[in-house]
Amino acid sequence: MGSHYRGNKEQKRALNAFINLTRASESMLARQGRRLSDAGLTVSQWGVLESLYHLGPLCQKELGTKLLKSGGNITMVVTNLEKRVLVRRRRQSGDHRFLEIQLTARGRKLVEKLLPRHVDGIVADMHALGAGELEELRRLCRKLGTAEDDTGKQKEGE
Amino acid sequence: MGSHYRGNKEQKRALNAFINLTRASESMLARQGRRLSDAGLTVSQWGVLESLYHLGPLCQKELGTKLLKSGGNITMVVTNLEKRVLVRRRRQSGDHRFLEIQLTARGRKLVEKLLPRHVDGIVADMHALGAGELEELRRLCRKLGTAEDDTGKQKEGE
DNA sequence: CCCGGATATTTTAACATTAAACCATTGTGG
DNA sequence: CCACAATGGTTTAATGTTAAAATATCCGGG
Repeated sequence: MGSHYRGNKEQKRALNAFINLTRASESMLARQGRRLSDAGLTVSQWGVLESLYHLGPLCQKELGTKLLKSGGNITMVVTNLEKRVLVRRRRQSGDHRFLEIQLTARGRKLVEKLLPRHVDGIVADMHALGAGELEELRRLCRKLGTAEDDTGKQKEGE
Repeated sequence: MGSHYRGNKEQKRALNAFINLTRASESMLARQGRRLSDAGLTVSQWGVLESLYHLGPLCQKELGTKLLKSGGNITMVVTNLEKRVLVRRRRQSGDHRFLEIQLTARGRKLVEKLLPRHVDGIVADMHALGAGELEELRRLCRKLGTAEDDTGKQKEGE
């Protein structure tokens, strides 16, 4: 009857690490969202604004790559930002397929206002870990992320 | 003095750790989603099914607490599972406010079919890390997760 | 020049997600 | 008993999210 799947030790280690990784990340993300909602922004919207602020104008394809989101999703988020006049879409003069997304003055102003408190919030959230632990966490997560990353699905059978 | 967020070493450490934590987690989640989609399930649906399988029938409130999701969300996910006859809603005889959500025979069968490959997938994804690294990752993530709210909801395996 | 393939964006359908308003039931204090 | 808060669930409005189909543009032969 309830013969549950019983793993060996290696499996348990992987599962426990996975569960705690997921929970930590979701917990962080939720806190970030709570802070941003005070400014009427979503996490996705902030991601776009911050990318444009740090990297300059980008096309939607580039934003999608940067934020690991689908094209259709970027269309949606940018549209919502455009409604609030925080970004602007401009057809590129050269290749007419691209749209250049750029911050408006208002968008730039908002980023500059929010960025310090955004950073402070993250620092506070990570405060439970010391300097060495932060670097170790980063190292481990990088190893995971770069293992065979990509949204592209290549060979599964290895 | 104003924007000191730019050059501070401690801030950079926290931000980098945060970014890599987020990316690793999202990358894992995406892979999990890709595997589940072969079975026509979403990650959320799988979360509900797995909880019910391991813990027995639960009310929606409990599912929400377990999965860190809002009540309205659970209503939606359970409704979609109910459409496919993988779970069943039953009014509790005692307190008529509660709905008891339970796996159907079909739901149980599906979980038992998918669980081994689900576990194997996660083990494979975490394979870039060795045993000691997995335990270190878990320790660091736990420290983060239990930093503040969260109301200690950890379960541990087995 | 015309065709077909590649690339960027949009649209659509389906599901996820939350907060807030709302409904139903239960339990309590007066 | 009755008003009313507390609790569980649903609904609604808004946003995200993806995959897949549809559009639009560019580019490289023939």
